[in-house]
Amino acid sequence: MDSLNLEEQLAAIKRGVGDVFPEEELVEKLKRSLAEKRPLRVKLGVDPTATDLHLGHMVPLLKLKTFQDLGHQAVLIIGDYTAMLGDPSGRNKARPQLTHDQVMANCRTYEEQAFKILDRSRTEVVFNGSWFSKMHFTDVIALLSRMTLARMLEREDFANRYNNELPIGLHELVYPLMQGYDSAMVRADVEMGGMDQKFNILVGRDIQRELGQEPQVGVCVPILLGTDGVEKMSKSLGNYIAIQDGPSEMYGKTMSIPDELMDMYFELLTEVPGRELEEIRTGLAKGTHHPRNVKRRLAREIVARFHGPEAAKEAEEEFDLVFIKGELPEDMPKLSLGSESIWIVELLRLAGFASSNGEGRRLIQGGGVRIDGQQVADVDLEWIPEDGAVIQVGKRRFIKVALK
RNA sequence: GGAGGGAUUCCCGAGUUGGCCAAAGGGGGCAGACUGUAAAUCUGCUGGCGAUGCCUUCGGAGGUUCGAAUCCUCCUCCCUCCA
Repeated sequence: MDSLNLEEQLAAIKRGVGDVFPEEELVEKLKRSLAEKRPLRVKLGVDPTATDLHLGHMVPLLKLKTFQDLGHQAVLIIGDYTAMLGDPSGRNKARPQLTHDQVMANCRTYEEQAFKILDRSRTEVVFNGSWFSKMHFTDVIALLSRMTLARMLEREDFANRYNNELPIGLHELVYPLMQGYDSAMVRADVEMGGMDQKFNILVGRDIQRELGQEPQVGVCVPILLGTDGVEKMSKSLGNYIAIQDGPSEMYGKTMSIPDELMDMYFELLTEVPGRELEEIRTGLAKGTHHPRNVKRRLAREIVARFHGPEAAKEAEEEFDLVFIKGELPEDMPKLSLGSESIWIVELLRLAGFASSNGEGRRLIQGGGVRIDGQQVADVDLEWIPEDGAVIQVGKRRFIKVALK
């Protein structure tokens, strides 16, 4: 794996990358690394602010994995202290502050999901609390004195907030310094991050320089857009594909992304070689590739990455069955009922398809409810449960009735 | 510390001469048609309740009134300007 030459390494690193700065320094570092047979220390800092990760979180991790596969040393920094502040990058308001306990509680699931991608045995994991918790206020002042307000206000997010008269918490100004300090503490050669991390990574270079270290090189990956194709992928917007989604769910969500997003997803989330991607692009442009089939390939690649090839194949078969052939899925959740009649709206609630009677009513009135393929028109329907009957809501929600 | 502005339903945002307000409009979401579970487009729905009515909602607590998102008092939070 470490036998790759400079050009091959560079190509692998730059695939799907948004920005490398400065690139000449990366080349220098790689050359030296090859000559001295000394792996580069590649840092990625993550703040365990959430418990369930999605594909957007995976993009930098996948790039870190690339470095790892090239024989470099992955350094994963768990930002137990930085998470308490919340990274202001790209934000139009301050993040909620978490307590250290909350952060530590998130850590376990975070790592678990991150190591679906990274090779745990070859990853150095460090908590930044291991140095921040020991700092004195005098140390903090020394750190703060390395930054000026003017520089902070060069940042678009802060500048916007400032100009729009939105609040900027002082603690938020500290964040980039902490992240930069992390780089110095682990003597990073390279720091990975999303495009929104550019400023923070540059601060890291400054701090390293001031502490007499060679500055790190920044490698920024693009921000993954969510399934709506407009906003960045995020849990709060609901446009995400979770790492913990099952194969069918993950496959289906991928199929539902806008076509324009396919290229980005292929590049950032799969290992399909660049040459092949080029062929897919021209095929789509010329109309020789059907977009749907290209997307199926994409969905397969993604599911295979997190659940294995076998699961990907099964997910595809089920998808084809349900949505292309219009048949019922093989595995449906079961709902056990007694044999006495039940009000249809009540049934929808029991099945979890509606959270209130009102919502159930609306689904029926909107024509979205079917029993064994028959549209339900009557809101007051009293239905006598039949064993094996299939209740369907919309195109993708099914449940099978089982009599007690 | 002083002066002023504001808090509305998932979000943004109307509504403040008290009733016609479960509250305009937009966004988002859900469902239907069309399709490739894509996009675009069109249509309907979008507080709760087995429900021609009842209940809860317009930052919080009280009050005025037959009746308050709208008026009064106090409180909380946020923003701006001056220091």
